[in-house]
Amino acid sequence: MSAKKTSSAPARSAKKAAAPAPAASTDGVAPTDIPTPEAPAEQDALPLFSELGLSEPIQQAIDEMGYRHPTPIQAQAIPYVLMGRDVLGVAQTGTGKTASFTLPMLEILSGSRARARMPRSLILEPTRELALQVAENFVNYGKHLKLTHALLIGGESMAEQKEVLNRGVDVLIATPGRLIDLFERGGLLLTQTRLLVIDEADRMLDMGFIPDIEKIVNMLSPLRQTLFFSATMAPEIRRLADMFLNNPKEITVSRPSSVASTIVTGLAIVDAKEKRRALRKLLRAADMQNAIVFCNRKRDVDVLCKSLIKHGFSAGALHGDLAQSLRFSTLEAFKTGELKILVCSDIAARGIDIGGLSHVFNFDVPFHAEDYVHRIGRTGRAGRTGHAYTLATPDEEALVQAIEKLTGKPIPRIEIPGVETLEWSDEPRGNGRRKPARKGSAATPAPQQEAPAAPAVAAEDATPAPRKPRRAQGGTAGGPSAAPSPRRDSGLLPAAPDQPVTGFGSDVPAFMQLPRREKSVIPANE
DNA sequence: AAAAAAC
Repeated sequence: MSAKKTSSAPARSAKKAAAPAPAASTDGVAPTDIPTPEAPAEQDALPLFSELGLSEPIQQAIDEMGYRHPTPIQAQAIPYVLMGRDVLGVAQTGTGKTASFTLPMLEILSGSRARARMPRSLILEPTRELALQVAENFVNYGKHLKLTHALLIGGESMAEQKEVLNRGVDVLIATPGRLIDLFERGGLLLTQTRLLVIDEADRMLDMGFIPDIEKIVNMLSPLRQTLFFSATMAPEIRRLADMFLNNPKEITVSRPSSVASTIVTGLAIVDAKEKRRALRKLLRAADMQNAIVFCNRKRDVDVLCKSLIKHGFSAGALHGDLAQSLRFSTLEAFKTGELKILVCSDIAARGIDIGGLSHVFNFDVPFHAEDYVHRIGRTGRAGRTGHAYTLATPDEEALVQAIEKLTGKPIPRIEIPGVETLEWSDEPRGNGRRKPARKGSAATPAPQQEAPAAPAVAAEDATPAPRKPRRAQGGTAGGPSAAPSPRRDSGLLPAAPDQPVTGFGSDVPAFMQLPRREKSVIPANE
């Protein structure tokens, strides 16, 4: 293609030897957007990156990262982007979406240089973490090019960002709030921005960003190329696409609200007060590399994270109330494996791409069924088996039903050894009583999927804990009732030595025997 | 109901 220096061997600055080793996701840096470097047998049939029309420096970076075959969205989108067409991509993260725009953007931009305060391209992301992830993508694939990029996000010094902009950037990666702020202060000109990416449009919509996006789009020249990505194509999204795009090439690579078949799921109904203990059992039982634990509330993220740390787990918290520097450093520590468990709000439910994530736990049933799909979609990537287990309380039947309706399949019920399994309460909500709990919940006795009832141990009929009257918690035990203040950590169950998880001794579920690196995730504490 | 995003 165009004339670029075929950098002989520029700083392989990456911390890891940039060897051709295909170690895709152990890398942690999450360019895992591009799955499966080497497909064993049938790879002849697959397209190659080298056929996509990317020039040498970019191809070299791809090679060095060990990727040979583009994913479907990459194979389909890249040629059109290079042609200058608008693209409407319906794809979720994990399908290789990010690289499907970063790679051709690098190609297009590599022809010329940036001018002061006039970014040549703009990428809009709904969260700061996603913005960072895209920036990493540019670092990885652009390492043999001399292009510059800047991250324009809230929570960090504006002075610094301004300075970078003043020097001129090729790629500006931004969250809407800060971008508009800076624009209104006159620190930014978008008149020369001819390439616009609107990523995660459905999420932008959910988050109420659309007016901001419209405002931003109006700052740009109509003579621009626009790439628009969304995980779903609801009518509202379609309307937006019609508004922003010009004769787009439409590419769809995944159906919305589908649960990847590589994810083994399970759900346990337990008392609210037992959740932390139940989670610990699951964390210890599972032979996992790393896990994300989702909570519905920021406050609960903090409480749970502290609790886990207190119990000897390697855990960190992530939600929007934490300082930006902490957010990034926690995420980085998790990606590098320094932290094994990331406890977070829905900030990380979508888009965040962490290579080789083995487990997702829903400490709370998400309020919206689609969020369930997004959350558990963090695992089971790139053809690898992932595990997603959910803890529900007896009054959450409706939420679970909504999920099962959306995904079209029931979540197999599991039991957790040593933790009492309850049933759905008849009462709509929070109203005391429940059906007399029976063991071996009739709810969904026979897992209809291939043995997903992994951590369940049917034999565990000896569930010790005598049934306590649920909801008796009102006064004591730090009941969730009042307590708006961060609940004291001592609300934890006394560190009564959890009984060793039984049931894995003689009957180890098949998925746990899959080859994984043998480091044990969790300090076998206590 | 909750979460995210600007100062």
